Amino acid sequence: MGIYDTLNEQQQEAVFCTEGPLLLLAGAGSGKTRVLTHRIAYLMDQGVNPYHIMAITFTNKAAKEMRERVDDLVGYGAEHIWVSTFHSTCVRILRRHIDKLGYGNSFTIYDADDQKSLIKQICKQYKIDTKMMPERKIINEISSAKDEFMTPSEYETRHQYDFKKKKIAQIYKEYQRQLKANNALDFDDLIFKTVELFQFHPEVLDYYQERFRYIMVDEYQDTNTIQFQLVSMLARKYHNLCVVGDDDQSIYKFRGANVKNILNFENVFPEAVTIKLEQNYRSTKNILNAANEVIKHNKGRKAKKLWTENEEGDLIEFHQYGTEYEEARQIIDKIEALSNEGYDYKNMAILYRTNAQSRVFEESFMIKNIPYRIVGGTNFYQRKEVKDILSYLKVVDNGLDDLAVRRIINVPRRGIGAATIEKINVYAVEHNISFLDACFSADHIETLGNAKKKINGFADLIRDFRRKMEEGSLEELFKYITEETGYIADLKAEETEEAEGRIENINELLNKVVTYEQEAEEASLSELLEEIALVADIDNLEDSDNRVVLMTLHSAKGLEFPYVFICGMEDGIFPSYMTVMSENDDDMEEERRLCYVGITRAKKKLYLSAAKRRMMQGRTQFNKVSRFIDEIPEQLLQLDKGINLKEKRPDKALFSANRGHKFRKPYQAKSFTSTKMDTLSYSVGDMVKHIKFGKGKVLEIVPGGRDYEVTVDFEKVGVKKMFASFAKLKKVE
DNA sequence: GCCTGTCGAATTTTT
DNA sequence: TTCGACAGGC
Repeated sequence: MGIYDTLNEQQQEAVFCTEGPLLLLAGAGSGKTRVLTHRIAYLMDQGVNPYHIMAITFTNKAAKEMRERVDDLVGYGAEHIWVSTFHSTCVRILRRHIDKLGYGNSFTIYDADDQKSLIKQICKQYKIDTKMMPERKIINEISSAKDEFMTPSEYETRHQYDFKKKKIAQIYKEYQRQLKANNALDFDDLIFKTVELFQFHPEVLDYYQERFRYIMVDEYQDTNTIQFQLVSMLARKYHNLCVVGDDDQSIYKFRGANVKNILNFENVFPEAVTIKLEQNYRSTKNILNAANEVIKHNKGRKAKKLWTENEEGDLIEFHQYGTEYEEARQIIDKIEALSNEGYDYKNMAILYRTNAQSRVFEESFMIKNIPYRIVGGTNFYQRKEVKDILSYLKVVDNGLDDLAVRRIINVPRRGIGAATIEKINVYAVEHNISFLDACFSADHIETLGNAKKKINGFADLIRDFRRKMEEGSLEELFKYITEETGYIADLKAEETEEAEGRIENINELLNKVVTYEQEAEEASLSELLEEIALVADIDNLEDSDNRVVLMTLHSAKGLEFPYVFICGMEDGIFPSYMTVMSENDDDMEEERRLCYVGITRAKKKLYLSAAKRRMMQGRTQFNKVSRFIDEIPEQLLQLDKGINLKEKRPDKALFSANRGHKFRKPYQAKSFTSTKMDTLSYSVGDMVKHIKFGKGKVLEIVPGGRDYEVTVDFEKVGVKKMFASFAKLKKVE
């Protein structure tokens, strides 16, 4: 039996349709990744050199998975296929050719924070009141302009009669100027500049057209205008472009994703073949029906209806709890029960609308000692200490990056203040040199006075680091930086838990550097920084990790779990307050698609829940049950006794009854560092400290898999069993 | 130049 | 509730 026999008719059709443009409308759980991987295998069967195949995915995780699955299928040659995200693809191309656009090839990538500081700086410079025009708005506006492939001058021309937008045009122009001066690109630029490169340098485009003769784009509904521009340019020569998407799962409109790309596809490629995949292999009938019923309320969508041969399955549970704490507790109790029935934690996921909702769960997981993992939220790479150290690396790598230099010039404290920095800046601008070069020639800056010595000290430090980079490994450089700057020493001196956590984070960063260096074929500082800039939190989600996963509905796209809990099903939470208030019906449709995505993540059983009363922004709110619950037919739902969906007004009596309930403060999360403990710092008989349970004596340590199960007799709470990597026990004397 | 305290804003989603 | 920005005092 061949590998293609396991596919259904439509899937086969899609796999065998290799020549010419193909639009694959693939519903949730319809096996589109299978189709894509089999299609690649088939192409190779047909004698296509894997070198000519390109697949673009949404996340690095998806890219990695696709490569592995193709590898399993064909057994050889998969490493030659170009599988990556839009952003990584563009970086790879730009690293080779961006000098043609007047940038240096070792450009830096600016993340959202960098963007914000730069914009802020410019606003100050142009005396723009950020109360009238918040930085966020400006950044979004610029970002949308770039999504539409609009240069600053084009933007200006288009909005010349709009006062506010004319201002933004100015900022946009200056922003681009400074980015270039810093030899930096923001996320949008990565795509923008690549398209520009192709536009102005047809010979480069031609090279890549020849290279990528077969192109596949996953999650096509989430591509924006310029991304579509990019792939259509590449495919213009051979027309072998296969895009896979589902308009019902388009949830990134706010980021410029353009569902019209799906409709447009047939306009740009009139000979395009369209194939629909409507059989769902993932969920039970009940889950799928609920999803279909909800999404049916959207008007602007391509007609389709998913069906499945899977069993009916359990009804969908819906519970309305008193408070968000109760909600969390009940969900976790359920998880514990499932675990006791023998289901792995990794089979369960909790999904929510906003990251802030994860807090309450963290605490409950801590108390119950159940391993969990939160995806997203404050990213590891956004932490202050991590950004500081990374900035040192960035400065060593790209001295033109003024932002990075300014960030670290006085971190740790060197007595260099705002006044001095401004003087250096003036000198740099006057002489048209970078900020760092101005530091190097501090002796020539007359206005500096006593600060000269300090600046020279800093300049020497950077020179020293550069020397170190020339002669040693990245690991050595890293350690050298943290030592010579005194960064870690300063933290140690603080002697607080917080500082200790920061040191842990720095060590975690060091781990990543070491891992990178071991795995890279040819390790370089630029490549390391680039990898760091382009990872999403979701990329780090290991399937082997047996933990309950918590994440936003957005992050969950493309994933599946046997047991899914969607919490906060309340109007004002999900759909979000912004959407409920919005005049634009499209916003609610996008929110509904998000709901559809959430529901269709579940394979076996779906739990929905809401709270009658919830703390938000320090205030208690009473929310109605989400309108999306109403949209699910009651016969698909299993409701609590006494609940009446028709009468959804908050129950005041319950509020007073529960008042005075004391809840503990949420545990401050340091959860990102997934400590893979090779050795434990304590052994049987030692006294250890747990963040919540206090002191206790270690009774037993049982190695299991990649972790240890530790039994501790706590003074206050008695005997508890816990996972070592999770509990973060500290030895006490 | 650095530290501290107060005030205001924030919570929609992210490669 | 929590975080960050900013002002004012040392």
